[in-house]
Amino acid sequence: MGISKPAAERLSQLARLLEQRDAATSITSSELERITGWPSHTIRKDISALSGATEISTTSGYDPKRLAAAIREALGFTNEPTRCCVVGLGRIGSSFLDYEGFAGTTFDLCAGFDSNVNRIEILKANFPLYPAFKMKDVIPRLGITAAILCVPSEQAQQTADKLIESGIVGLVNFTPTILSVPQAIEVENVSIIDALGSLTARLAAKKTR
Amino acid sequence: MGISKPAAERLSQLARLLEQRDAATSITSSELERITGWPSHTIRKDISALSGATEISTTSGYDPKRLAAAIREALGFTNEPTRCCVVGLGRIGSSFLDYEGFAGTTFDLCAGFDSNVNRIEILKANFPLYPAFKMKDVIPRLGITAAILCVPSEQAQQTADKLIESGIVGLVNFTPTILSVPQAIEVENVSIIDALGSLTARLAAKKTR
DNA sequence: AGTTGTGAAGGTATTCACAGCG
DNA sequence: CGCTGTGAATACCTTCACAACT
Repeated sequence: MGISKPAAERLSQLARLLEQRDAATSITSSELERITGWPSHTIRKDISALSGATEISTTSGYDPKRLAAAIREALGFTNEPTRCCVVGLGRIGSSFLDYEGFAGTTFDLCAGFDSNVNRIEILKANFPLYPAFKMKDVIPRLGITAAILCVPSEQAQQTADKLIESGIVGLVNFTPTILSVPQAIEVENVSIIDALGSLTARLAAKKTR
Repeated sequence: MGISKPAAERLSQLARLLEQRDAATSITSSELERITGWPSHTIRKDISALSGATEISTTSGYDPKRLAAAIREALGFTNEPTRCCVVGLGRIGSSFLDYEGFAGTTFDLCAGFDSNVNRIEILKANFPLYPAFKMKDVIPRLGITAAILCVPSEQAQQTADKLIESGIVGLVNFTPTILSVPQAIEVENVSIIDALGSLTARLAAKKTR
């Protein structure tokens, strides 16, 4: 039995939360409810779906470390790391160059691209930066399968097309452009406007309740 | 009857997409299916839930402009604009200072905060930037209700607490920290790791299908 | 023809309620 | 007892199939 999409999202956040905690003291589902706002039975149900894990719960709650590990495994985070690149090194794109959040994940940010050669020379990173025209070379050679798209809105679609030609199968889209891609490709849109939108929608819904 | 959360997310993206199109030529639900990947009947069902709008469809599809307007209205985007601030003006935070994407939305980014006074003086924006200790003053005075949180991870929770004390009811959280907030407050997490996570989860699910 | 719009059916996710365990 | 774990019930969302309209 698989894990449902909403459950996977909750579990992923849960794992992050657990790793931020003191590993020694166990935590109950009701405490997690207080912290996350999700009902405790939903949390327990989500966790019960990971049923391969041993020793994650005691009589007084869950062991944060073991639970986090079990979640990571169930979500496939222990497999071969996914190699990623960031495309477009403007303000948003370049902010990933020194982002520490990738540590301990199975995502390996290992290349950056920008059409402006100047930028590439100025910026520093722990991995190589390339001019945009080298995408078709570099992406297959490094086995990169996912891209973080941070180019200006006008170039979003054409850049996505090139990335897909180069072998990218997953796109995290930071531009406001809605991308049109083949069936086999997956896109995850990250938009501040959408985030604010669903935020205010939920706040509005809360009022009428 | 209200609009479901998943439907609201689709509609919000749909509105963005429609506004990027030629306003003169109408578009059918099947074309939208090709572009977005969502089944045409889901799109039609979503649209039918907005049933207050007039003249949004003809015999050969929808009028992009009218449909976008109807969606915006149904999602509550025509009401009083929501005033927002950005907190933490590092790489990510400062990238919002000149972000054009707010134009035409009901979100009004009207203040920035940072604990580093130097940064405030160096950075330029179309709205005022304040030192962090002025939050309690400025936020109520400008009627700001939502905040975009871009501070370093270690300061996320304490900054969120201060924002809530100052009257913020909605938080878009760009830090990897899971925030603990009162019932009345809404948080929307925006995390590159979560985005990559659900992306790869979907790609993995696709393979086994 | 080709399109939207929608009641009804089907499938998923959440909630409940309680069994089972330490 | 308080906690987790889970079958059963409920609520929700999506899909289907077809009516209605141009």
